[in-house]
Amino acid sequence: MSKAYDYAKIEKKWQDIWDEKQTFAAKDDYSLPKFYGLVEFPYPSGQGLHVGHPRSYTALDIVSRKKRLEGYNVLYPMGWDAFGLPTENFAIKNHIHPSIVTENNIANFKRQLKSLGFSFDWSREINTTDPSYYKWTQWIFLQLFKKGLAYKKKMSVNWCTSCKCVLANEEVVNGHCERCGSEVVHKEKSQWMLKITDYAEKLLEGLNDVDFIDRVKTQQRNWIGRSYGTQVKFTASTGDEFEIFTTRADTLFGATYMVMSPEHPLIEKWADKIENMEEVLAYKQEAAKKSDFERTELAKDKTGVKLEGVTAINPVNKKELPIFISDYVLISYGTGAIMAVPAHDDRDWEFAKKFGLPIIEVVSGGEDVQNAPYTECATGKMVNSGFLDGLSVEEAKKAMQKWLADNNLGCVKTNYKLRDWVFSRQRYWGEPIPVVYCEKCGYVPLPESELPLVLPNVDSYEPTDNGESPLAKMTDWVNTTCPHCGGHAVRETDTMPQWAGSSWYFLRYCDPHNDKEFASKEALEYWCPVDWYNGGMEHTTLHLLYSRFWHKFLYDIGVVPNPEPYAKRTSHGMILGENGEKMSKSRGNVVNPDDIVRDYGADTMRVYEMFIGDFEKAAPWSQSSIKGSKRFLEKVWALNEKLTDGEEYRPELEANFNRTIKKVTEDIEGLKMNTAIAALMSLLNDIQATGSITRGEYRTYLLLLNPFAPHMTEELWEICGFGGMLNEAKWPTFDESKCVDSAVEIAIQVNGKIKARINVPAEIAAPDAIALAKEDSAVAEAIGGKTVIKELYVPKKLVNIVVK
RNA sequence: GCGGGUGUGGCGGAAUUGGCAGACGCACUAGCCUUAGGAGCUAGCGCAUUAGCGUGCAGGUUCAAGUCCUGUCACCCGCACCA
Repeated sequence: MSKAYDYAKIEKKWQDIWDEKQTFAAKDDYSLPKFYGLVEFPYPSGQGLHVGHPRSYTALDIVSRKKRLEGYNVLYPMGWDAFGLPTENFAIKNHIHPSIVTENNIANFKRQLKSLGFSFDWSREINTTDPSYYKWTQWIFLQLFKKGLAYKKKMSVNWCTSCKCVLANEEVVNGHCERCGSEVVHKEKSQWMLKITDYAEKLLEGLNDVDFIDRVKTQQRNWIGRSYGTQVKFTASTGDEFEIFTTRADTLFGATYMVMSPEHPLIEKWADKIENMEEVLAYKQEAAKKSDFERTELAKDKTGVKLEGVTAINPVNKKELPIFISDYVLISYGTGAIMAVPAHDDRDWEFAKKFGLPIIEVVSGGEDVQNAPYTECATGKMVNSGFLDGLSVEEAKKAMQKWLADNNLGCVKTNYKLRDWVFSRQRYWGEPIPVVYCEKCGYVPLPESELPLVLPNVDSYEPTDNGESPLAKMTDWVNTTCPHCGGHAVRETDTMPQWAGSSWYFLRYCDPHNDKEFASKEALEYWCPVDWYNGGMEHTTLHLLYSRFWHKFLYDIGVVPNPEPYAKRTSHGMILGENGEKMSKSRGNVVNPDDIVRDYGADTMRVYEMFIGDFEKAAPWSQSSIKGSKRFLEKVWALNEKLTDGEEYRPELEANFNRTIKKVTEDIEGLKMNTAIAALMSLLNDIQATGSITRGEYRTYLLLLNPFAPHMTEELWEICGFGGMLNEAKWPTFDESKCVDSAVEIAIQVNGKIKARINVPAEIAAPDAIALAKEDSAVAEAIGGKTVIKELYVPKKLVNIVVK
């Protein structure tokens, strides 16, 4: 009597065995070939695991399990990115300490992950809120500080009105907070900044050497936004020199006015020279008041104020140009000032039309520039441009750059859209920034020996309306002595953003219990870089960019062995609700993984999520489709009753097995789990048609299915007595020459239309195949009485006879 | 506006060095079994009465096009006054 497929019992049994035996612990034997697979560690929220998490985790679990069977020493770790606002907010609301909330959430997440049978190495579990972990996050911050890459600056920052906290540029989406969706406004604040802009070029260049999917590379490139241009020196009527940045130095003769950002420092300096200073200041105030959202909304309508009493001189033709201020020129990009060439720039043209400014054509080849700007630069020729006349745009650009350089009026310059990373947050639940402020010595880093600087217990974690961190109220903690002069000093009370701990966590996994270094040199040299990293597209310009930045910095100071942290990056699509919308509580379409595991089992859940569709694309959840995966596994289970002796593949299935091994092996590497499963289903159908399965066939089948459905296959392996545990067996191999059946069905076409199908030997010669094709009655009829012009045989596919 | 991507049955999706479109699964239909169930088994399942027609649409190249070329439409994602 055979056992029924009792998934609940089987899954529990194997999960316990794996735990007890530490089956999936990575070995410290550095002589073995290694594979480091990584998935983004979750934020342990109170809601528990989302069905989206297992999509990523299962995919790399499959890769990891296959790599182990292929003999690799695999590191597939998991941990917790546990600092963050939701935990803090929950703690505030329920009067529980955030560390307790975190602990509870982690326990729940861990239970859920274990219930899905992921082969994580739990002995290397890390937690970003653990002082023994964030000690090293702080240590890295100190290194950045020492190299001048962390600095404090008073500036206009993005302020989330609901989180009561500053945000990095990367965290602002359409003028709203990336996390909570509330409106973002500008606020003048002194903030810690990280100079990621110093790494713009390296972050860009590094992309050429890694295997990231194209859309990730493209998005990062766009975000960094490199542009090659020219910086040109202008002189104002006040005698002050100022610079502008342009990518169109060729159009310098077409400049008819200048625009400065309202925040440009010269505006203040010229306060007594500008005749309409009141109007200018009013405009500046108005611009500052606008939120990011309003600014984008109003982007179409150009506004500005002309400076009365101050003008600029165009260095190429000495023409006097009016100067405007307008918020379409950003203080944070380039030099905060531009020359405006309305004939050849959309924005300048719009502004010129609105303010009735002259439009002078300097590139010919377009329509009348009075009607529309001509921005095309591939074909035009220079006109009205003195020594540039007749040149192409590209030639003119070079000639102008040379002229400017020769006359000491400008230089070539590369600009980036990327801005420095706003690194402080006015919240409690984050890593304390290990710096004190001393009246005498300024900002002084804590000595490394004093790390970790532990987050103190406070009575209230409530964010404050005045924009101060809750830690500021802890006067005992705040008041301290200066490590440099021993005098009075105050601690930094802002904390680090959530992205800090996740910027280097993959390094800690290499050597998670090391209390001397963040990881030993040997461990890093063996395990790095991460061979394959899968994660969400939403992290492309946040976590992925930030962690590459930190890693490149660590490489530059000689503490990590590779310039890039991740050799390969892939990304999964979202799992949507059954209605095709994003899963959310408010839409009521959330699926809880616990329910699926309970009702169908972890193996079914894993197979279903992999079979749901193209891994990279979003896919709607379908409760009824899960049944297909369940039926599939039940059929595989039922085969153990049809077992017959024999270690070989039966001749009629030999090619099929070889093909399937090839397909599954290659599809796993290509993240095409859906077609790998389809191939296994197809093979199963063919096996079922024979009414039995040999031991050798079953053994191979279970190995192929194991990465997808690890519990059930281990159980069947044991039931069948295949020896040892499946996870210790070897991944099956295939013989390319045996992948094709000896006889194949080919299609016969006449003039490209299918007339018949016949079976022929796989290695049949073309003339023989064509002759056989002509014997078919339907084919004979179709070509009867006509002249054959051409006859083709595509091996193993078809014959096409062309007639007239 | 710029950048990236996608359009294939009722649904999720296969198939791209050009070579049998719709693999695999869901749903559906019919039949069997039945302890009556939202279980299992068998068969069918792109459209069309036929010749035929079919991969967003219109052309083109080719013996042969979902796949290549030209044009066009729709939708999704990212960035967004970056000079």
